[in-house]
Amino acid sequence: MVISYDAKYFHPLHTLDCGQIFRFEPFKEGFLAFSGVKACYVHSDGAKTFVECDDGDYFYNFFDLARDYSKIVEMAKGYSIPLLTRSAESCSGLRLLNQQKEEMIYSFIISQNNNIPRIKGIISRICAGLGEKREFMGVEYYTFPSTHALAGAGAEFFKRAGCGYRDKFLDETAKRIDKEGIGNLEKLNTSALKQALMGYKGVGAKVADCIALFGFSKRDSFPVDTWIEKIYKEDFGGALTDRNKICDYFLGLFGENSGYIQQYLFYGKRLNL
DNA sequence: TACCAGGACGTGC
DNA sequence: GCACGTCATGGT
Repeated sequence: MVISYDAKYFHPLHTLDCGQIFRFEPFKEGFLAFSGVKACYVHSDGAKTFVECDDGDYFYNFFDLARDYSKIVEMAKGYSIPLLTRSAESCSGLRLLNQQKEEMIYSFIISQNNNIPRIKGIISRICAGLGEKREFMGVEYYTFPSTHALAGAGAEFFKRAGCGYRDKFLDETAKRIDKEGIGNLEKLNTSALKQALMGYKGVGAKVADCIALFGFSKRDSFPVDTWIEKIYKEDFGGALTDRNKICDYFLGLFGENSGYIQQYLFYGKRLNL
């Protein structure tokens, strides 16, 4: 099936390239995007953006299409913060994704002290090694591995995939989730969820915020990484150095809209807007 | 060569 | 509780 949507508020590149997802690749006029075991083809003609897939309900939710981003953009511009206004205007088609919880946990453990191209390569190799081979629109791809498969792989597998010192974190966390499941994480409010996530090996404050934001749709999260630190100093004139306090500062400023604002700022800064 | 990348852990105080 | 050194890897 094919979903059609106003391109002004759904820009494939901005949505996929802003750092929230690590599994996508150029394809024809747009991109193939992968989530869990599923795949879709997303492309735009400038007026409309199209999503072609086998599971419309899944990707309607995945791309957050029930939400009116014209309001999000106006909300962001309402703060009259130069970088934020430039970002919201230039990236009005950036949408926050609703992704798979466990995929986000493992992906963002890999992301710590790492760069995005390398993160994508590592995740790609892990999928190729432990995922299930499938085909979509004539292209072969691998699903994201189940926790059970990850738990049985052993730390050596992650080491060979290029994870570096994070190999033991992945191994330990996968084994724990394989044993316990993540049902206990459901129904928690954002701060309780963050604390619970930080109980997994390899998950600190920033990684927990990313998992909550992209995996659990907790938009009142504000991940603080090196780029946000730079933005805090250069664009907000801040003097704090503790990342937890910087996080609290932004949460106080943007509240329930923190996640959207954070992505505009992060991506806008990376694009040097 | 030293520094950076969507940081977190373990130790010592 | 807080500061600090350390942790692989690949790119500049």
